[in-house]
Amino acid sequence: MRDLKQSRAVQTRKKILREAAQLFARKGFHDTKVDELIKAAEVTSGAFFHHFKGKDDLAIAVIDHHMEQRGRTLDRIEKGLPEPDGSDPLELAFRRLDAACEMVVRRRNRKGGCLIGNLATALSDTRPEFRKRLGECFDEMAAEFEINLAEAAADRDLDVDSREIARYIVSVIEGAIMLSRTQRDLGLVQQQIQRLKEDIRRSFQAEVPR
Amino acid sequence: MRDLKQSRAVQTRKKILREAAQLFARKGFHDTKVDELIKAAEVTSGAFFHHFKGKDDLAIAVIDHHMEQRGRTLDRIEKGLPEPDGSDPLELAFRRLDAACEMVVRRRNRKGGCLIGNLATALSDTRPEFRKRLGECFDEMAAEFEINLAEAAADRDLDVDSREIARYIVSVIEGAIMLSRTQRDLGLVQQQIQRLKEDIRRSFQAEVPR
DNA sequence: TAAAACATACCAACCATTCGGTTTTATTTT
DNA sequence: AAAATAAAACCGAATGGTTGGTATGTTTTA
Repeated sequence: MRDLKQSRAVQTRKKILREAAQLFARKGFHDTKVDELIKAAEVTSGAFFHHFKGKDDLAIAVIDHHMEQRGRTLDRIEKGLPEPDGSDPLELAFRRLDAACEMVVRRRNRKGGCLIGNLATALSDTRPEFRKRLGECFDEMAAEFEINLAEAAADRDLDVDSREIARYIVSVIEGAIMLSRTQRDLGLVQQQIQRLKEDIRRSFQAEVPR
Repeated sequence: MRDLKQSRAVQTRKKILREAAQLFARKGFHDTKVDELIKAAEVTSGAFFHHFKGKDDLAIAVIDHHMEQRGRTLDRIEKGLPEPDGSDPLELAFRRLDAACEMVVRRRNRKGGCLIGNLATALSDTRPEFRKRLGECFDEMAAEFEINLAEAAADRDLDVDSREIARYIVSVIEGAIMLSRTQRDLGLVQQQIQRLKEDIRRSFQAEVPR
């Protein structure tokens, strides 16, 4: 059980992180102004700069916080999803994928895209520190699928690059989010993830034994 | 044949558009400052504001110009690619996809991501006019594949949603570009597009007749 | 010779950050 | 437990550099 009452400082910090994540997800890094952030978080600039060295420092903290939160949320959603019938690790990977899809859909109701995707798009080619960290985030996302995919491949005695497929999954998710924002169509994400699952299933049925 | 000599005004305008496209692709909309643009394009702010009402107006013009250019470049690259063996429209779609891949790879050598993807990420949830236009751009990209996919489906008497698949292709491209920027790995785009082709090929071999 | 194209100086709003001071919280002393 | 002290948290006005855009005048082109 978590502490029921948190110190004021922790609350302030968390509120800033939460609002910043929202704003970064909706407006991106460069269009999010410190001033509007402190208004949204209902703190003063003094409080903000007490907790963070600056906007860059904040962004890094937001990323860290987001990745932790994300993992927990994903676990929670996944637990609410029906157990897969058999013991096929592929179905476990798909379950995780469904959970990710569900999370995306829930988030999108508040508008905005993927926080990591937004930051990656805005900063990858100008800020090496961010590029590196965001690459790790994508790796972390992919890693969630990789193990199960590797197992599934081993079970079938298939010679597939499970890391590559895991990355592919992340690409599809990010791409689908990007498109869904312009089309204002949340179904698109679900639709495309469905297709992705079918494609992967087929590729694991194909005869490509070693 | 194009005019060998263009009026100074047209040249200026084009130079601004070209540099703006580069900057938007690398740094995104909000991090591209008018000041650095006019320096990159070697024009004065007077010239810039004579040709464009402002930054927003410029962005729209850049999008239009980019989409025209893109179509032409794609056609040119495609012509340089080997003709597909049979008369399968699916192979035509794949050829177009290879051309798109080649274009992405060439561009990425100069750093930066997809101009449309960047703008979509930065503006979709805050600027409805841009969201609409960028959605059309994605539709246009998808449309290039849709016809061939529909034909291929008809040939095989398959009941598939070719528009959905076409959009899926765009998602994968955009997602792959996003990831490749953080990983600094151009091979990733090619790799993932290869996988996409295999997946589509399999899905067109699958028995899903109507 | 009129209009289009371009140059230059200028500006007001914006924006991330700083800084001196105040309040709250935690720790130690009495 | 109360008082004293230290440290962390917070406040908000001020700052200085940036930024998109304008106004006015000059050159080029049709």
